[in-house]
Amino acid sequence: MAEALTAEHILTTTEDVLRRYGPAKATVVDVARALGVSHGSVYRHFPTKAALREAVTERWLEQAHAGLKEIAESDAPAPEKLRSWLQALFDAKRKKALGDPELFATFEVLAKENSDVVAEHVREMVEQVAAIVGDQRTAQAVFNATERFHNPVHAADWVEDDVQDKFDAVCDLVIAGLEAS
Amino acid sequence: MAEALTAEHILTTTEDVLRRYGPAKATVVDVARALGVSHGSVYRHFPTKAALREAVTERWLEQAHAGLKEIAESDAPAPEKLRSWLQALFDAKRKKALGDPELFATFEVLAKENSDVVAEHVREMVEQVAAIVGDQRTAQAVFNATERFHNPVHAADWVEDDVQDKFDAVCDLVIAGLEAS
DNA sequence: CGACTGACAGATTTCAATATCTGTCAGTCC
DNA sequence: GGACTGACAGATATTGAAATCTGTCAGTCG
Repeated sequence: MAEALTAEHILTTTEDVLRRYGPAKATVVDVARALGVSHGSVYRHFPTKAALREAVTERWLEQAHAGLKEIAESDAPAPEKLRSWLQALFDAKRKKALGDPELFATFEVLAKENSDVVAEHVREMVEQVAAIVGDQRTAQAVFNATERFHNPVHAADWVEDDVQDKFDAVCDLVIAGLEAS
Repeated sequence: MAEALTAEHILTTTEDVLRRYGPAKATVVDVARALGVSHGSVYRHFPTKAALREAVTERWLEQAHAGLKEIAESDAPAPEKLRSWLQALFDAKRKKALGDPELFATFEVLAKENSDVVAEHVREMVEQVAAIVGDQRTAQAVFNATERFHNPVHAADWVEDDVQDKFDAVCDLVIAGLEAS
């Protein structure tokens, strides 16, 4: 570790440690050890363990949903655009949940710990839907109606072999509802 | 306890014990003690502790959703009927969750333990929706779209003072979608 | 001076012993 | 005979002492 110790560097290492030890056992001392510094140094960059984990949560959410904004801002017709935005969100979540279940479980714990960070992120997601459907209340309704396909608490259901069809059915219903109004 | 020991009697007492001690600490010995019999007697009626708790779960689900069937079988027009069925389901759940949060938490634990019982119950609920909307796939979609307002994992959100409005928004969207098809 | 260390107090977690519980069954009692 | 008991083996939970962790800060080092 000849490099200067940066917040960025600590975050990356914390992710590694979380991946390796899991959310229950990963300690600040572990992170410091992995960085080759004393744990006091970590506390110069993050005031508490909770703040460190919160920062990790923010980063994860950010990169997990990269690419959605582009879809929301593309100029396809609203119904198709909404469908592909929702599908992209579902695909991203599902891929994470099924690809590395242990890491996903770790993320779930962090997400529960930092529900305010998650809430803010959800707010941004709904904002993107509002940009597609044009109306805040409807956007919230669309987001809520598809909760089963993006909220991690339902991840266990995403292995069913007919999830995609269930997703399509809800999408069909929601989009039909939008076009009716 | 001059009365004969019946399965029914054991179930009622088990509910009491669960209410008093919570799901983690309630034991078969506690139930037997409350009944004034030895725990061996309880095992004459239920093969395992798990079976006993499963039976309690079934009873709870049953009585929690009493009255829904009547709405599903009434002869109001489909859209209103669907709305009042969904509203009745939401009201029942919300009342339980807010009225006695501790008991509801106990129920949540039992529900997780006995997910197959819950799954069967959900199947019946979807059946009732299908009787209203006429089609299985759509019924499933309606049920999934309103998940946020009946699945206990979302109970924490039911205290928000705008839940009812969020519920109405989803209902509006879903019902508009139904009428469009 | 400012990045970093390491020893420290109090809080939290781990671990192993002890106690309790689950499920069985031979035996009691009406 | 059939409902019930209570002692038992193995599994699970509780407890309290010891180990580790969190967060602080006076002090080192370049």
